[in-house]
Amino acid sequence: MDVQTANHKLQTTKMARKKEFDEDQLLDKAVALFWDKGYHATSAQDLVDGLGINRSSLYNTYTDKRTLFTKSLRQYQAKNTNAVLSMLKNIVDAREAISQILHGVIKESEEDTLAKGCFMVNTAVELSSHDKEIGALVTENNQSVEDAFARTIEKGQAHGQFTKAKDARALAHFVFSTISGLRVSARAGADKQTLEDIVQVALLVLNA
Amino acid sequence: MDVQTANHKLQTTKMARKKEFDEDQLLDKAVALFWDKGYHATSAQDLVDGLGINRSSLYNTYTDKRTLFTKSLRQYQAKNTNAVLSMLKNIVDAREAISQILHGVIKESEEDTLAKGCFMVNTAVELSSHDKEIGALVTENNQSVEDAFARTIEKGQAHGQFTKAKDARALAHFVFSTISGLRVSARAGADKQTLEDIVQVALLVLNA
DNA sequence: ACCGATTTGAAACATTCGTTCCAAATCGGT
DNA sequence: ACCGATTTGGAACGAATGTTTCAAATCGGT
Repeated sequence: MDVQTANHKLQTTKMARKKEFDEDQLLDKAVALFWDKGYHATSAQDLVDGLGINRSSLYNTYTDKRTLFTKSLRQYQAKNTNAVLSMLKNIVDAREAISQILHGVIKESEEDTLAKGCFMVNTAVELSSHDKEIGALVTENNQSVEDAFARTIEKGQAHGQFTKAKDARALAHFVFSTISGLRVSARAGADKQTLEDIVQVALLVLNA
Repeated sequence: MDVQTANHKLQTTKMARKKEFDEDQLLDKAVALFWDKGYHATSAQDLVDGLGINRSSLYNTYTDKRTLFTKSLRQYQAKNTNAVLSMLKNIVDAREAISQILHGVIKESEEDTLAKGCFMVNTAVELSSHDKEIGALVTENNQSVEDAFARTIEKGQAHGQFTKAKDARALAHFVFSTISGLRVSARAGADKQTLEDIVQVALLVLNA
């Protein structure tokens, strides 16, 4: 019986020693580490040091490094991606929604002194082409974000806010790509004005 | 006296054994390896196998893995980046030039069965934020490409081909970011239509 | 044909890698 | 207070990492 099933199941048998850490909180730390240095450059020792737990606890809880990485990816998706999705769903003004998302990326990049970019983008570049499972995870994440963009853009087109020169799906591909480009530029060390330029030009094309 | 100075200098003293490989040709192989798997995931053993030379020859010629990587980056820049620069310089029609560059990225991605994306983009994401020297190399490369874009776009604006809603520098930032986005999408496994969508929408905004 | 210079091959280097092992510690249930 | 279950600490694992070493091989110049 592995760890997570043990945790989720009602304890009928004898209880054992308690874990001395919060798994979810620890996952956040793992996300930060992998996000910053990527998969290959983050060693097991880095994880032990960064998470502040013992090697045994790490492997006992997360099986191995790769599993911890995929769980970190899912954690990132659950928090960051879903935040974007619900934002797109809740903002009524479509143009305002897209604009806020793009400017949100800039704001994140400003606050991000480590120039971490986007965990999903970084992972796509580092692992997608060589790790099928992780590639699928990234694709699934991208798909859901793109779908949300497409729905928002459709709304915008219906209200005459966005150009109808291209269909919503094509525009969604474009917006998503623009974000990837922003994130790469940010990770490469671009200044704020450069990022602003990119966003403003991208927003130009969306307008009818 | 290190290897490259020895090679570039006229041989006044006694000659020694010949190298059994072409350094430049070997660098191309190194580019392919690092391009495909990145720096950290490419081991010294991968290099020995992939280049088909002995460990000693490798270290004797290229000092160490990191130096070989930076030389590979420069090799890539010398071939791919300069090809783009001369293309921008030679094509008279500015809009045609930008369009060809963007569609060239798509064509590359199609032929690229390994989904390698762009070596510079991959390196920017993997190493720029943690390796100052490599980061500077990437920045310098980006700068030269962006400058060329800006000059071409200025020409296009002067001929009424491109929008004057934003200055050439801003549009250049945008075009460059679009290419990064394309490359990330390609590396993440996007299909041709998706890439076409991105390019077409991006070209829309440039038009006056 | 010999010499000095350099490259080559193969083994070996120390270090780090990710992972496992096991005894000691600590928990809940009886 | 004891038992069974589980976590913890720390040492240890074999394999792989990047790199070095050194004798043998091979070159050009004399």
